[in-house]
Amino acid sequence: MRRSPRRPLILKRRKLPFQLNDPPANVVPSKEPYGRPPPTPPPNGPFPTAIVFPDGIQVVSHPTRPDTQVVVIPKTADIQCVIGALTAKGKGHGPNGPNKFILLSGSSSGLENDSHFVHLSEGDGPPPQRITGGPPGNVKEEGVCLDIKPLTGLNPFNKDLDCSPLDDSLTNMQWLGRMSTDTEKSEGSKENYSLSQQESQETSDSVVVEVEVGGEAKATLSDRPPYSYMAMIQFAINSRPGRRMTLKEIYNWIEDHFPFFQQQTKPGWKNSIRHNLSLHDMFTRETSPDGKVSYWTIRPETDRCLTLDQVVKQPGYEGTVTLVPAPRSHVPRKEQTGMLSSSTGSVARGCVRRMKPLLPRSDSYLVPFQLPAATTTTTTTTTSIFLPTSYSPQVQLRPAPQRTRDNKRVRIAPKVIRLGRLASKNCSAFSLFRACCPRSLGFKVLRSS
Amino acid sequence: MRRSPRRPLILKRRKLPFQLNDPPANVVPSKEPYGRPPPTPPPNGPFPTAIVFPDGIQVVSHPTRPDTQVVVIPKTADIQCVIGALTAKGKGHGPNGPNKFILLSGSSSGLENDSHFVHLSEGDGPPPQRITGGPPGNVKEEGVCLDIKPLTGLNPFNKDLDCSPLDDSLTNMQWLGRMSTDTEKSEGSKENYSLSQQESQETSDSVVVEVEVGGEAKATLSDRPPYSYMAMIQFAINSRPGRRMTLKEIYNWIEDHFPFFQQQTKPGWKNSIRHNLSLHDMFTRETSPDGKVSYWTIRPETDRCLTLDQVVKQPGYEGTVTLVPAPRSHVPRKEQTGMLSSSTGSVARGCVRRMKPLLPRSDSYLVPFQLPAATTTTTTTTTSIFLPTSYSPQVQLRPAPQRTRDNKRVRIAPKVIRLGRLASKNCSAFSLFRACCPRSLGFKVLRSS
DNA sequence: CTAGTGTTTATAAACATAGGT
DNA sequence: GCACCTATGTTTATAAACACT
Ligand SMILES: [Mg+2]
Ligand SMILES: [Mg+2]
Repeated sequence: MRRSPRRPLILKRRKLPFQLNDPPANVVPSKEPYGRPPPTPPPNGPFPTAIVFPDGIQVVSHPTRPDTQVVVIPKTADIQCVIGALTAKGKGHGPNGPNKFILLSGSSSGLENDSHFVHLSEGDGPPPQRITGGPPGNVKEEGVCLDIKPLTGLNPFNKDLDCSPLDDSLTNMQWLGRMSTDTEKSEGSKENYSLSQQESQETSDSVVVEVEVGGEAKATLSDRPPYSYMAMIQFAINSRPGRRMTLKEIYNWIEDHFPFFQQQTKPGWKNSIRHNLSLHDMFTRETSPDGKVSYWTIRPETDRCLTLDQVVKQPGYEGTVTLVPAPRSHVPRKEQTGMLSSSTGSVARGCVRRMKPLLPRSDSYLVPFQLPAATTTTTTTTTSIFLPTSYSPQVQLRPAPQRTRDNKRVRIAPKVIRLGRLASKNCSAFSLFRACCPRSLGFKVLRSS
Repeated sequence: MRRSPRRPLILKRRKLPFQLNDPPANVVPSKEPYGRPPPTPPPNGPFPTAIVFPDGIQVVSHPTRPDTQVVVIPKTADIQCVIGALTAKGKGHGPNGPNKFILLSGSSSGLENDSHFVHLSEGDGPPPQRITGGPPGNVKEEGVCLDIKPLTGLNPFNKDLDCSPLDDSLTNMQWLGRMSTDTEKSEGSKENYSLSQQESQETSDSVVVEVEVGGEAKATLSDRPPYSYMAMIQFAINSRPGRRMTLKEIYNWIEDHFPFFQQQTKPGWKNSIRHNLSLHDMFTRETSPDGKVSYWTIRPETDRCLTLDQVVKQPGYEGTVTLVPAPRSHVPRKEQTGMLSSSTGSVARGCVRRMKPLLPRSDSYLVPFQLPAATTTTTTTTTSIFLPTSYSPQVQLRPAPQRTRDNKRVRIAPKVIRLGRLASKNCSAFSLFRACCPRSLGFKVLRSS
């Protein structure tokens, strides 16, 4: 384990109590008459003064979207049960009822103001909104926005999208204390994803429960980053104020921030970069007015404003896949199934290629989202629902604009999953869980054994 | 070279004189005062009574689309010059003028009624229309529908699309005399893409000029078909009346029609089939009402109604890429560039894989399209333009509905190419040429040497 | 537990364009 | 002008990881 000689300044975290809205009178934020009590929060929480959520799930209507509800889940809850219950809930509401849920992990030991969202949109859903002007605080919550229903049409949600993920002048703190958003004047703070075990534990309470944050911090400068090419390209492009980059700049940004690629002798990764740029519709090429330069941009409708410093990175991401290089023999496939290790044959076929880490699935990476931001002037009728972990189906709720206690409008970018992904057969609890907590970020499932 | 023991019946071709519409009085369909006269048509044309087009390019307005013109090009014309001229022409018309062109290759020796189109839509363009009810005749023309302009929006063109490529009861003749459209009752006429040299020459006059039809007929039953997986899946699905197939049915259809895949020991090609089904948006999965069966379908907006029997297949498609298996050494890339052969290393890396043929680019396969079909009752103001091969920019034309001499509405599915493909830098004549005549169909460029 | 099915990413490669030597 | 090379861009093939049924 190494430390970067140029570690960015770690700013002190602010403690901001998290409160979605004033609890309605008819909802008792206390212990449920049924259901298992939440396990005792770990005593090492860094925020001893945080407000502890009751054992249950709070469901509030989305401020702007009638079909969406925001669900706050205590970290002690069984997220798979919750997702299963919400799925049934969405179906039970019929075709016109709320069928989209944004999951926020409530804190069991500490409570913070801001929230992390996993925004899973893959280009066919409404875009995320990051409120501009609001100083980003420390992020301590995760959530998922999940669309249980088939996508019927595209919401013209982000006509004037401005997620402005570049806020260079702000002290935009990363979850783990790194800062990597580029500015034109930035002296190229390199990303080193080496973390000590202590650092890992220090932040482990911020992870959604029911997952085990990857174990040892083995990542070094030369380890392959746990991000897909698509993600890294987004990081690169979104690090620039103009949100555009030439191919060469993308190369350089990735090499600068992930030294793994500097060490590659074969230029295959650049081929892959180009391949990804062409393949994915989210990347489009624009030509300068004089036609001399080509810039790669992200289609605004699909831009989740991913930046590296906003992404939760887990140390020890090479612990989930055993990299024992079992030289791939030429036995038929049948004999190869059932191998314990998901080795990807880094020495296979005599090539020096693909010391493959976790395959990041989809582009489900964590994206920060701040609940309080951007004041507006609409009414503040808030409906809050209390849903026990064991799920009681008698929930009553109607769309209503939601405000935080700061009277700031919540703008949430919901996930819209294509019908093919979540329709009936595909809408399993584990799928949703994995969308929330991808392997690429180190989340492991604790088997019941 | 082998012949299929079960060769489909070759029906006799009908001679139907081809005439786009009644020539307007102000347009003289005769020799131009300028431009090179057409070369003498070959005397072996199968249609001696056919009308010979004058030396020039006829441009008529599209019957339904103001921005589209239909261009008939004699086979003796230089298609690259024509495309270049049309490109400039489309740009010269400004943003509101006609900027889409459907290229029809006129016959220099024979003249037929029907036309083949290359429909190049990749999912973002209007869909093709194949008129139902009209008995398909023999196809002898090829064309391309090209969109020079950026795609601004999707035309709701095929709300009730019915290209019905299944017309089993009709004597749907294939260009080369094969018939492979499946019916429920069809006894599984296998596709053998072995053709004698004579057969090849017999049909070679139907190919767009300026290309050399692949030479010897070497393809055997065990050769890999020159179609991409995406194309073959379309062939399969479109062969069924319901336009849907289970995965297993797709496997079987492909194995039945391309025995190459029967002989594969490794199931990698099935992986690729599934990969293509998932990857391409044009394929979507539908579930039966009881939720038991999954059917793969083609999104109607993207269905070009490709069927195998409508596709022009060239013999000897293995002649364009030298398959000399140069065992790939591990020299750095620099040393490998400049190799003469585009060998793909069929023995490389010790695997028995990828005796790769031509890589079919895009999904630019020939699709038949019949000009006369489906009567309607609109006015018949026809504007016809005569454009010499050398291109005179003083063309005057306005959108006007177009009819054939049968007073049947022409419904043409134009190609809409994304901006990224044809904008400025990418809009080269050769690109358009290749879109018209893909390598996968055996078209070779005759160098000027 | 397995096989078939479905989704997504990685990697290599073929081939075209544009620009430089 | 042409031959050749490099960087860039597009598309397909193939293998694989991993989830669901
Ligand atoms: Mg792209
Ligand atoms: Mg698909």
